[in-house]
Amino acid sequence: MSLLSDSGISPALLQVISQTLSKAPLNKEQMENSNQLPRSQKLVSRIMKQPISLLSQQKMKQEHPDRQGGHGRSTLNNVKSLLKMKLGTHSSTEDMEDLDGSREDDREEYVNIVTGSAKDSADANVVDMLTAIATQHLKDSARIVTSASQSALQSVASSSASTSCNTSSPQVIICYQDSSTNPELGRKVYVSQDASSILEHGDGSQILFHTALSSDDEASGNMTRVIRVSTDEDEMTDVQQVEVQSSASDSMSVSTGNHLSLQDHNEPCPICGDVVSGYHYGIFTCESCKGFFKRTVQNKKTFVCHRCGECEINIENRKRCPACRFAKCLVMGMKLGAIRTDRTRGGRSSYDGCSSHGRTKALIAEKKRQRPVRRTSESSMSNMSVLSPTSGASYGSSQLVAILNKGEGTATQELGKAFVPQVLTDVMNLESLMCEEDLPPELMDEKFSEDDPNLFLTVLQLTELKLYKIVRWARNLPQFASIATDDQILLLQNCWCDLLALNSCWRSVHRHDEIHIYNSKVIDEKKAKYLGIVDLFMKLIELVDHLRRLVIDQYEYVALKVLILIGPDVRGLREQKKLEELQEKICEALQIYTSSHYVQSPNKFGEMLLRLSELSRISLMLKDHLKSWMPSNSQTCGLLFELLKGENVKDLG
DNA sequence: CTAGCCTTGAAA
DNA sequence: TTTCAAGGCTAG
Repeated sequence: MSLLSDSGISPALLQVISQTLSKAPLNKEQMENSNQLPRSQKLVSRIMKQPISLLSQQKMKQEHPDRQGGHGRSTLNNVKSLLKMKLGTHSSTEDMEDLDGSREDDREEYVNIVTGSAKDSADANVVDMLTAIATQHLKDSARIVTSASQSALQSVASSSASTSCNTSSPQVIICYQDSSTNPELGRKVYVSQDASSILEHGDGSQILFHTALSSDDEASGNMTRVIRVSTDEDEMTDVQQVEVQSSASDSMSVSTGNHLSLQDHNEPCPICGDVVSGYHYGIFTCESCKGFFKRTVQNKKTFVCHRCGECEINIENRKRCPACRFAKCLVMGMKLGAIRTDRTRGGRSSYDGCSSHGRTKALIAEKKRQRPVRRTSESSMSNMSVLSPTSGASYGSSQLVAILNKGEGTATQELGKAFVPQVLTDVMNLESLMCEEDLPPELMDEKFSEDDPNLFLTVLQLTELKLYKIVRWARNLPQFASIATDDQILLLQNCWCDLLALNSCWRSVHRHDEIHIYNSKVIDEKKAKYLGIVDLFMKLIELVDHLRRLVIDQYEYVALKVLILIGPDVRGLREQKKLEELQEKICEALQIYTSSHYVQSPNKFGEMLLRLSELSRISLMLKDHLKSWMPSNSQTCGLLFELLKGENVKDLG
């Protein structure tokens, strides 16, 4: 954390963040070109390569062909505000204007995503999720209103009416593929926007999730979620009326059972009704829909329906509206993840649910479940064209959430289920090395006393003790142990203070205005004053607040620790490349984990990493304070002394 | 851009 | 060796 970019975040970490988020590695030529740019611009241009910005750029061009640049204008000097926007942290109007002065003119292009008041945790989860998704993926064009009152909703509704008078208010379709089952596939996000009146139909946005949660989840291979947002507050709160339906796989299990051969599969293509040619991208489809899906995904196409997304798709008119055809492909269960990013040919698909093996597994799982389809009111199904022709099921239009393809349980139970990558499990297993139950007897007496003249010394001793544990923890980390000893020393010298600070903050999350030092020993503002570290104390409290708000859990915490430890920015490292790869790996695991909590959503990942920049500043302050205390007792605090002096730490065990 | 046919190659 | 689900090619 010693080498910080203008934004306060280490350049390598910034790169990893943007790479992990966009998952569009630069090719050789791009690399060479980008090496000629100054570092900060390189980062900006790379961050700007994210699919969403490209999409909004394209949209801008379409709608304002005379306007140059738009979001692509990357002569930004404020990397941080850009990153904030990209990562979905709170974007203020100033941030927006930093990026694009013409923002004001574009206001009428905003998409209104109106989420309702959250009366209980189930509502809150869905509202959080919608907000997070929308913030993450539609921030360029979305205005998110989380409203608790009918009047606020009304005002949004009326403003949307005034801003979109001749075109109807927008419908949003987000197709979102998570990379958790197959990290190599990376992450793809497809967004298309379409006009459909919130006010006229009572339904606003339709957010379509296509995702795989976890590899050990039987049904994970085939999850499509349709989330509908209504402006009607009464309907908004009706979250418990979750409609759970299956799509293609469900209807298939009924009609074909376990006989999976093509001959036995006489059903027409679920998308257009043509003759099925085989199992493509997760479901049985015809050759044309297979090709259409492939082209659409590979070429990253976005379509707009000019008929409010209500087009019926059949063999005759399937060419007419690609937007609705693609939406139907997804709703019927075609998997974005089955499209190979590397375009390799041949072989069986490794994507779970696409191989015949996976199919059988999925069908057996589906059969086992034998769950009834819960239906809600069928009174209004007019504006949902993507119905399953085989299941005969319908989506009630007045519900907040309709979830497809999943088994028992409420939406939020499923949404809260996280997938823990193995890397994180391994790191978590080392946490026992950080236990604080082993205080030496002389330090055992419960709390710091108010006016202990030895407070400095005690804090120093405890800090040193904790440092030994941090070093031991690091040495036992497989990722850390695999690098050269010289590098290990350099890394530890670079980040020991950050790790100390993060540890204290993390352990203070459940405290109020107290900073954890060791075991039951904490520092409050009064003691901080006594120690002369009020500024540091306040900064720590601030960071604790952020951690608390983000609801950082233990897996996220350990991942952050490892990211801090193996930062490749330190000067003089031998195996910098290797460290970059390691950091990327952890970043990816962390993102998979955070985004597998739908509720927390991907923007949590971004903000967590942003907080590391705060941490690095706190760490510098902490280092200074420790330094000023050291001379009083440098004998006792050997390891601390060595680290502060920057000498090679011999004892790494 | 569509859709039918062809080629490929890992898994069964 | 066979199968089959990927990607590729190309006439329309």
